[in-house]
Amino acid sequence: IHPCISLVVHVLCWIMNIVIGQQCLYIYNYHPSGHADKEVMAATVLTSLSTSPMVLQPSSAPTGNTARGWKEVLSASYSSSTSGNWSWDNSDQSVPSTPSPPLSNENSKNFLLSSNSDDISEDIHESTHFMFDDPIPRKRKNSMKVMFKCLWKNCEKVLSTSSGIQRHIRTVHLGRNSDSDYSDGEEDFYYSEIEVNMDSLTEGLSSLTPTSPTTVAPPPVFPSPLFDSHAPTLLSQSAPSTLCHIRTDHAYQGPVNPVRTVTTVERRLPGLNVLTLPSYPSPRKPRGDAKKCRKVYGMEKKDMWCTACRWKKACQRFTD
DNA sequence: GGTGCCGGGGC
DNA sequence: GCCCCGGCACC
Repeated sequence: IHPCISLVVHVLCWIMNIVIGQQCLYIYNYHPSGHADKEVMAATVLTSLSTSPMVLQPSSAPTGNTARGWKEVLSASYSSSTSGNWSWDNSDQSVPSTPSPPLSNENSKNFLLSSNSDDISEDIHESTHFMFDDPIPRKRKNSMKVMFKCLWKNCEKVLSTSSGIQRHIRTVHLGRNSDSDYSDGEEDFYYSEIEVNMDSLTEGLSSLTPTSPTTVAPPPVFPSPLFDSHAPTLLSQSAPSTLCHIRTDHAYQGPVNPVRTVTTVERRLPGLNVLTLPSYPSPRKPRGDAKKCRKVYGMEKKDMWCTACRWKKACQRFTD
């Protein structure tokens, strides 16, 4: 997905969450050949928060005038804000016709990183860009990372890539061949997409002094004992601003014209305890009030600056 | 927009 | 190690 399109969709969903307190569901159809950015078709529907927070099924599909109204609004938005790659798909692809995801509320509440981290480290290198990532991520710009959590019942598997979680589901839950990505078109992948705040998590590890809650999720490479034994202590009882991506992936691949439907649900879940850690101030220390060489001597007397200032390092002459 | 300085790279 | 600089956060 083009970053601009992704941004538009996120903003629209965010607005809907604010305005009507309902979750936003947006669906992508893309070719399994990896050309999702070019072949994306999108539809957006709303589902009610009163339904099971993690279950996506026909019964939770939008009903009534409200949903229809939003659908119309969003349709207009898409047609006006995109270059035509987006359109409404009125087929039943917006609502999975396959069985409900095999998860439970209990499962969703007790979110812990799988103790098996083999696949995590294995998938790190291929984890980078799924659908929403910038082609060229900027350094230090955003420490959020997307993780994927298996939603099958009693499975807490968390992997760093969608392909990894799909492979996990295919092999572990569907009992299929682990060596290939072959799909017979009747696979249901239920897994959640979770944003991980690497900064907060890292800081949370060094200091567990709680301040205000923020949203994080498991990192890809941290040792699992933290999440197995300590995670409950880090969980917030209420996570009012918890942001959780839930991705339900259905593969309907026909022999001639394979179409793959990915359903993504972005929602704010008031009661979902998704490994919530306190937020901490930026590790970057605040700027001191002391004048540094640059201000004291000015650019014209740069030769009088301390070495560090000349090298754009922390001033050694006028320390805070 | 100016400043401080981290992170990274060239030599 | 020295030096430079892109880029970011802070002011």
